[in-house]
Parts: sequence; C-alpha cells; structure tokens
Amino acid sequence: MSQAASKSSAKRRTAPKHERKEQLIRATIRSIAKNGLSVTTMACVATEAGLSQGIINLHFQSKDRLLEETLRYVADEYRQIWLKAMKNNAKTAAEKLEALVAVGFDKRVCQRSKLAVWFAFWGESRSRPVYRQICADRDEDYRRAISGVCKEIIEQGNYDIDADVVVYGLSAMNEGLWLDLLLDSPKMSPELGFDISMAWLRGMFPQHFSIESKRNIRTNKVV
Amino acid sequence: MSQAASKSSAKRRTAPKHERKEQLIRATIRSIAKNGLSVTTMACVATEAGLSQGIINLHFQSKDRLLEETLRYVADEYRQIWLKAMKNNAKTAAEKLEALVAVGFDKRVCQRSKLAVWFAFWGESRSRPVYRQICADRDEDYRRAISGVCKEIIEQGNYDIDADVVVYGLSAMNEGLWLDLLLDSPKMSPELGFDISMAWLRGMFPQHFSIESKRNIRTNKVV
Amino acid sequence: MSQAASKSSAKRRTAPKHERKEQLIRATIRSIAKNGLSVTTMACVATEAGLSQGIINLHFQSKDRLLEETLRYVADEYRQIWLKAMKNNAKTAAEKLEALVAVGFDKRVCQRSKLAVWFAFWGESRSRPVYRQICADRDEDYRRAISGVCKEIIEQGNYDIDADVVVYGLSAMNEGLWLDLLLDSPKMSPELGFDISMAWLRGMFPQHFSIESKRNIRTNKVV
Amino acid sequence: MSQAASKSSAKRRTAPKHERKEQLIRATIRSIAKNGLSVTTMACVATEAGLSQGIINLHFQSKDRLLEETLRYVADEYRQIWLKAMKNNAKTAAEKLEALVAVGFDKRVCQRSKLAVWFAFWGESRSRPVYRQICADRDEDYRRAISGVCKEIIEQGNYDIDADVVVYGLSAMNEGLWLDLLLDSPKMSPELGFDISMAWLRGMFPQHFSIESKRNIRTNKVV
DNA sequence: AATGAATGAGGGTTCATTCAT
DNA sequence: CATGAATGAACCCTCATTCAT
Repeated sequence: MSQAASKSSAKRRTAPKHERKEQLIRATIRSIAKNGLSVTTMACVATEAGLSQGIINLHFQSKDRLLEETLRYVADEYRQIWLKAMKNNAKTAAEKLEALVAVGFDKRVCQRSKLAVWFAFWGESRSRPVYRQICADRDEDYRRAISGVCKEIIEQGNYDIDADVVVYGLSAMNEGLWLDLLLDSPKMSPELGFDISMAWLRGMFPQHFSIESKRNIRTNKVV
Repeated sequence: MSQAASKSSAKRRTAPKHERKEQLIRATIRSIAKNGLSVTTMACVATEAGLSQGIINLHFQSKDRLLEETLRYVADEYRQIWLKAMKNNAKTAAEKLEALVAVGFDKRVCQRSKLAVWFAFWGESRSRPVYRQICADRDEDYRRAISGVCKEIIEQGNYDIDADVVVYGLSAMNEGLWLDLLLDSPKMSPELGFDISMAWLRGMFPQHFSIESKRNIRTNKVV
Repeated sequence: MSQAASKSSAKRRTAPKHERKEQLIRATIRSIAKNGLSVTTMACVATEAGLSQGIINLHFQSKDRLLEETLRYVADEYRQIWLKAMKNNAKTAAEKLEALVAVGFDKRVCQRSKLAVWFAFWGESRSRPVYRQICADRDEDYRRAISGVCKEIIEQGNYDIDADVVVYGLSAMNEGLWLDLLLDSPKMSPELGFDISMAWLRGMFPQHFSIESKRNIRTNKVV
Repeated sequence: MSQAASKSSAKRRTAPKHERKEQLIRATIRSIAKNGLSVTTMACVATEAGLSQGIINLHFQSKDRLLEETLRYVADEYRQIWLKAMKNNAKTAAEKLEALVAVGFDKRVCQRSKLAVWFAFWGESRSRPVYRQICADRDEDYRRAISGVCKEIIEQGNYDIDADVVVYGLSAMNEGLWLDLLLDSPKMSPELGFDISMAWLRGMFPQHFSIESKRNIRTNKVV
C-alpha cells in the first residue's frame, strides 16, 4: 500500500487494525482534553473519531482497555521524544540534560491535551493499578536516563550531591510546572517553565549550567 | 446518656447541620482515596459515613456540590495550616519560608488521602471551571504568601533573581513531589521531598539556606 | 373561644385539629392550582401552609388521605353553595334551575384554582376508585336536584323530553365550559359560559326560558 | 422467515424508528388508561411495550417528550378523523355538523383509553404550557371547522344567534359528556351522548335538525 | 470490518414517611 | 401538638456492552 493511500485511511470504510486503533486513541485524547475523563463516554470518543458506536468494543474489547492503551500511547510518545532528543541534539552530559528538560516543554509534549491526559490518569491512578504501573514504568525509564547523565556530571564536577535529589527534583519540577500550565496559572508558560527547570539545574550544578546556557536554549531545536 | 456519649455526633440520630456536612465530606475524602473519584458514588459516600442514601442531597443538594465543598474543605484546611505555620513557628523570612515548605510535607497535609483528593480534582479541573477556580484561589493565596517572604529574602541577600521563578518553582516542586508520593515512587518519602524542596531554596538563596539548616528541620515542629 | 381569637388560629403554634386540617387543605388547593397535582409534594403543601414537614402525616396519616379529603372539601363546598342557592334565591322551578346554572359560574366555584382541582382529580380518577366515588356521589346529588326541578318544568310545560337528556346535558355543558375556562380558551369567560348554559335551557324549555331571562341574571345575586 | 412475520415489527429486534416510537406511544396510552398518568412510569411503559428500560430515552430523550408526543398523537388522530368525516360523509352543512358530532362519539375516539389520556393531560395542563399549547392548537382547528359550518347554517336559516355560542357550546358539550363516560356515570353511553349533543343542535337550529335526523344517525357510518 | 438499535445494570435524585426532640 | 433531620424505596436517566444486520 502506498503512503498516499495509507494517509486517507481514516476515511475508508475498512482500515488496518492498527490505524483504527490509533485513530480511536487520538479521539480519546481529544475528548479527555475537551470534556475530562469522567465525561468521556464511548459515544463521545466514537463521535469524535467520526465512527460508529460499537467500534471501540470491536477494537479494544472494553472501555478500560481503550483508556489503558491511551495512557500507554501518550507515555510511549513521550518516551520516544526524549530518547530521540538525547541521541540527536546533544553530545555532552550537560547538553543531554538540557535537552531532556526542553522536551518537557516541547510543543508536542506540553500541549494542553497531553497534560490533561496525564493528570486525568494520575487522578485515577490510586484505584487503577494498571495506570500506576504504566506511569511507574515510564518514570523509571525517564529517571534512569536522567540519573545516568547526572551521575556523569556529578563525577565531572565533583559535586557533593545525591543524584536522586537531582533526579527526583527535576522530574517533580517538570510535573509540577505542567500542573500550572494545565490550570492556566497566571504568568506561567512553557518558556517560564523551562527557565525554572534550568534554574534548578543551575542550583545543583553551578559549574555546568551558567547563565549563558539559558540564552541559547530558546533557539535550540529539540528533536 | 453522658455528655461524652452525646458528643459523638456520628452516632446520634440527628446532628447539627455543620457536623453532618463535615462528616460527609470526610467520608468523601476517604472514598476518593480508596476508590478514586470516578468510583465514588453517592451510595459509597453514604455508606462510608454510616448514613442513608438520601442524606447527601439533603445537606448538599447534589453530588456536584458535595464534591465542590470537599475540594474547598481540603483547600481551606491546607490554607489554615500554612497560615498558622507562618505565624507561630517562624520569625525571620528564611524561617518562614522553611516552615511553608515543611507544611507541604506535614502529616496532616501530605497524607495519601489528601494527595489523592488533590490529584482527583486536578484531573477533572479542565472540564469543571468551579474546581479550577477553587484551586486558583488557593494557589494565589499560597503564592502571595511565598512571594512576600521571597522578596524580603531577595532584598536582604541582594540576589539577582526573579521572585516569580522562586515562587512558581517552589510550588511546582511541592506538587510534583506529591505526585511521586501518590504514585509510590521508589525511594520517595515526605522526608526526601522536604530535602529536595530545601535544595531548591538553597540553590536560589545560598546565603540563607546553608547545609546546616537541612539538619535542624527534621526535629522542627511545624505548627 | 371568641371569633377574633379563632381567626388568628393559623398563626398559633397549636390549633384545633379541624382548623389545621382546613388550613392544609386550602394550601393543597393552592398548590394544585399553581403547580399541578403531579408537582404537589408534601413539602410543597407544608411550605404553602407555612408549617413544617411532618405536619401532614400528623393530621392526615398519608398523602393519599390528604388528597382525598381535599377533593371531598371542594365537592362539599360546591354542594353547599348550590343547596343554598336553590333555597334562598329561587321560588319557581325555572328560577331554581337558573340559580343552579349560575352557581356553576359563581366566583367562589368557578375560580381557576377550583377548576384546576377538579380536572386534576378527574385526570387521576380512573386509577383511583376513591376519587371516582367522591365525584360520583357529588354528581348524583347534583343531578337529583336538577332532575327534580326539570321534571317539574317538563310537567308544567308538557314538554316531550327525556329529563335525563336535560340533566346530563346541563351538567356536561357546565363541566365542558369549565375546561375552556381552565385552558384559557379565547373569548371564553364565566359570563359567556353562563349564557351558553342558559341557551341550552332555552333550547330545551323554550316556554320557561325566554330571551328576557338572560338579561336579568347578570344582576342576580346567587347566594 | 416469511414476509408476514417480518412485518410484525414488535417482535423484530430492530425496527424503523417511526414504528418503535408509535409502539411506545400506544403503550403509553394503554398505561395511562390503566394506571393513570401519575402511576405511568418509564418502566411501566417499557414493559407494556414488551421492550427494555432504556428504549424510551433512546427514542424520545426524556419522559416529558414521550408524554408530549403522546398527547400530540392523540390530538392528531382525532383531527384526522374529523377531517375525514367532514369530507367523506357529508354534503350539506347540517350533515357536516352532524358528522362532526358523531366523531366525538366514534369508537376510535371515544374509547375509554383515549378519554383517559385527554383528561390526564388536561389535569396537568395548567403547570405544563406545552400541553396547553397542544390542546389549544387542536381546539382552534376544531372550532374553526365547526364555526365555518355553523355560520353557513345561520345564514341559511336566518337564525338570530351568535355563532360562538353554538361553537363553544358544542365543543363544551362534547367534552363534558366525555367526562361522564370516563367516570362511568349511570345511564351515560356514547349513544346518549350523541343524542344530547344533537339536542343542543336542535335547540340552536330547529329548522335544520328535526326529530327525524336523530333516528338516522345511529346507522350512519362515520368515516 | 462496521453499524447502530437495543439492552439493563447502576447512577443521581426525589419524596412520602418516620421519629427523636 | 409540632418540628425537621433522617430514611430508603422508587423514580428517571446514562452508558458500556451486545448483536442482528
């Protein structure tokens, strides 16, 4: 099948299983962003996707599975982006760390709909072990990546610091700032969020993150 | 019946309106912590409170109103605690700031059930303007309090720093760390959370928050 | 007890059983007129009467009994009025008949709230034998009264007419015209209703109800 | 499966939207006739129709809408019948008027279940503007039709009579007699009802409605 | 593979009734 | 006699799921 043909697949009456599933997941994300998780019904999602009522059970068996896969989709997407960012845009450990931070405020990651999804699932995470597991897995990967780089920097700079403090601090900062963005806090913006996160790194690793680094990042492309 | 017995309002057939409402709000918090917001039904809450089906509508008119007042209850409680902490336990600006940070990891505030409530409502906040407003109000108060103290410190130390960066960073850090606690991140604990938050302050205000301050805080009583 | 004292009884905390019941019945009538029978709840009635929730069960045992007695109250009131009208205002049979017709459009009987009550109960009559019985009893009395007068007139005038046709026709006309009044039919008014009913009598008993009789009635007082 | 079997839509699992709606409306009419409007619940109607709980909201969105459409259905049916009757069975104005009267006591119109519906809705009409409007619309059409014929007769016979008196009188008579039929008044029957209504016309238009006309009507087919 | 009419369990809410005060 | 907080059955309605087409 040609590229062109596969692009219009959403409108064909039958589509490869994989494409239909993605189409539905994206509709789910839009619905959660617009209406919230509690208002997101099967009918909502099906309508948003421009498809019929029964379609979701056909592809996902149950609503629970749809939501689970939606969370996994967002988590995977996030992971792909920072993996790429670490590989492509950075050479030194400090550059890698900065790239990771930048990903947290990247347009593809830090858009309202994605944040809404994260918080929707975190809100339900205590009663749904599956959600918690998916989040935990993503967190673990993420922290391991940061941790490796941090340890490198700590060694380089001979800092007297617990790597975990930096790692947990950095990811907490990221998620806390997402909340401000989600809630439309006055003054908050991805740019300010990035600056604040970098301030954290500067506080931890003063030799590696000078004031100048702050200036460059704005024009730095992430992927 | 003794005075003492008559005081345990939960067991009396009738109770003052205010007590019943609080009893129901507390049951709601427990239910959200246990089951999540989406599984928290009227029947759940009523049973949790040991009362009958109709009681919630009698006192709150609707489920929406119950949830709204529950969020407000948690927000108010939080506010009361940090207000008190700032007044009672601290004299210098730096001490006040430290007290504020400590409140975020105080047992009354940072218990699992309260965190579950916060994240449950944040998760629904985009689709419920009322929730967002309540959160925004609380945030504003909280940030104003931090901001005042920070500006004082900035002036004292002649720091070249935007107060907003410190303020937003501190509250983001707090909420991000709450998420780690909610999700049972490995290694995370209120103590580590406190340390990380203090590291942020140390990074921002090195003259005011020396390494030693970290040691004292553990034995510091908050209220 | 003096007249004056008994008049303010509605406001005393305790009142004779009979007065309280009437107070509640009148509140029921007002509520049915305003809200309809289906929206008339115990709370509605109690509020309308300015009394507390439990009061109705105290005096009437159940809602069903309250409604039953309300219907009976309206039926009895109606009966009293036409009994009085026949006795007081009329000497000849024709005059009596006219007086009876006039009662149907009398201000105390033909007011919106009373009509609303009749139609509310008729609407439920098929499923509530009690209501049907009360209506049947009232109808029987009413028809017997008309019937007696009609037969007298038929004999006087030597009309070749079945009395039942006149009787059923007259009461049907009355109730049908009530419906027009209830529904705010354009042009309909108690005055027109009276004229139409008299036209029926003129059609049946041309010798007894001349055109002139129509003129007099307007100034005729009924009680 | 044979054609015939597939036609009995009530038994097919899926049916055209229009048929299902009518099926439900008819079930509603039966339920109102049996149980009264206030006892007619969604479950009642669904069971009566042999379908499941959710079906009504699927087709009518709400109970209110179902009831509204039920009233409209009965009103429309009535209208269709008298429109047809006026066209088909009558040539002269007097014949048309007689046909109209006959329709009021026609088996399809004057059956207990239909009367119960009318009175049920009239009973609630004051608190439900929608019901009143539907009734008002039907009444207007009906009266316009009668009015036209009456005016013709008045001109023909040179009667000194207000057409409105005849029109309102006739429709009031009709509805008042329906009440007697609904309440099982002793002696009352559709036949007697018809006779009484004709007596009204005879009273108004003596030249057009002689005693003989009364005899013919019984064998007269209406549609 | 896809549809959408139909199902029915379970939700929020109302309200007649009870009962301690 | 009177109150009004409390109860719980029953209501209307939603929505995940099924299944004939």
